[in-house]
Amino acid sequence: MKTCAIHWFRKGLRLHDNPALQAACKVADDVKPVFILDPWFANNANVGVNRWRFLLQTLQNLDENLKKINSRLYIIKGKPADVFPKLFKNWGVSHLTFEEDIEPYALTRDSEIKKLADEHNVKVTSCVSHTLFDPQRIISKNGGKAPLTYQRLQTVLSSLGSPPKPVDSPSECKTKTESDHDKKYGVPSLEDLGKSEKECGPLLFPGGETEALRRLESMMGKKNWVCTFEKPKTAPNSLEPSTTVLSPYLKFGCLSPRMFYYKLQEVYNKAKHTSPPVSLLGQLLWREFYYCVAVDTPNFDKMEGNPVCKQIPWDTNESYLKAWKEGRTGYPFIDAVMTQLRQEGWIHHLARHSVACFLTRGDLWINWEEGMKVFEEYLLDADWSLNAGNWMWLSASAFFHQYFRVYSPIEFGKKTDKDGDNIRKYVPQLSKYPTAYIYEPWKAPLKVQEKAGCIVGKDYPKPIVEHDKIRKKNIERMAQAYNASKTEGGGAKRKSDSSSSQKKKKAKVK
DNA sequence: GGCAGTGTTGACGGA
DNA sequence: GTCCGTCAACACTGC
Repeated sequence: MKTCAIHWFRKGLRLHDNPALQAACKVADDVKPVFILDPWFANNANVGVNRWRFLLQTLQNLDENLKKINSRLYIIKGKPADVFPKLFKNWGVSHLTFEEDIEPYALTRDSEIKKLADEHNVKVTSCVSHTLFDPQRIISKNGGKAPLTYQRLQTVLSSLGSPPKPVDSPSECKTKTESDHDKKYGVPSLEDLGKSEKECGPLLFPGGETEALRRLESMMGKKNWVCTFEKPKTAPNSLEPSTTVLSPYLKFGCLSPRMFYYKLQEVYNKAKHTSPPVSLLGQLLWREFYYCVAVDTPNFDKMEGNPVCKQIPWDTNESYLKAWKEGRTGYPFIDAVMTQLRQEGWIHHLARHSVACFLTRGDLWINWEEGMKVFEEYLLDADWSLNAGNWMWLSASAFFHQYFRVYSPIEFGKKTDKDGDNIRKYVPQLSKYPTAYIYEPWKAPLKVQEKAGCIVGKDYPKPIVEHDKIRKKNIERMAQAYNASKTEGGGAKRKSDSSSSQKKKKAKVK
């Protein structure tokens, strides 16, 4: 009897290390690789045009790679809950496979689909392949709760041994296609989704598994660079990226984290190398860290009702938020980073630190959730767990608590870009400014401003806040918020850690 | 159980 | 130019 299996692509947009796809290929003699595209999503999701382009390129590449193993990708328009019952019936489906996804909306969606599959006598197989380990396994090994520090995660991981080895790409994936496949199931263009190529920035990081593997090989080829890599020492504002830029590929699953892990081990095995948390492996473990906390924490992407998140009385200030988002704060370093983000969809990790600190506890005192939403829209690598987790880190709302360490929007960038070349590129109004004033154009004498062809207050904004003053004020506000969370018992605080810390702080309050 | 030490990536002012 | 103390946190580990 012939069997038909659907492999449902969501993330995990690759053939290599895709255990769920492999399972489908093994069990069925007609495998339908499906990606469901909800047209509603194109207009309503918080996804910028650069990330749409990345996704469509990735799907195009996936289809091409599937062709090489006698298969095709089926793009189906609709909502999963509407689409699947029809597919189950029309194709006579007996098996459904997919990669597990821990994001809350995905968990809800998947449990609904599992129920539908059950009703249609379709057997469901799901596999963990988006992270090195199954986050639930780490959590149970840690006594049923997620590790809340990196160190703790490392301790738990050391008891788990190496992550599973990546599985091979299927050598064949038999799919019975129809002659009008392209018309019915082809990958849409940006224009089909109501977007335009013209809105996109320069194509610096094309989507797709093929490009992901090429990029991985090229990075791993720089053996000395890999072995000496220390994240804090890489430059946030170099004109060429100082890190791997593999994050967009990991986000969509064009690249398997386990593939990355084992390629890294091959390089490490032959030489002395740096270690987590600063090494390249360390970066992969940070990803694992945030996935674990995210899956174990209710309301992880919100301040309220989030047990790991400090409750801080942020201000609402639409005009500050808009100025930050659009790169009009009057601080050239901040504005350059935000412009690069909007135009290109990728900025260095430390650049993210700088602008996140500026928006929240450093200068503008705006809730980290607002910044998270802006990153979610523009970043090619926008990843729910990592995005929320890093915003809490930077705003000293969770994981990191030394709120008196405030990034300077003037001094920080100078360390790695003395001449302000990055500013000259992304804030071209300032390109003719003398180096002495490039980070603080408002300090330039009027004559210098005129000569550079850019008057501050007219052609480029004055600083929206005075950093030196606001920084001190905000540190005080943070101290107050921290104090309040102690005396109130932290509101949504975890039960387990309230007893010991409670006593100490009572003594300290007065 | 209590206490001391420690942790991915700051800035500033004075010696 | 470099080094060092200040600003004054929390969660977890190890003794």
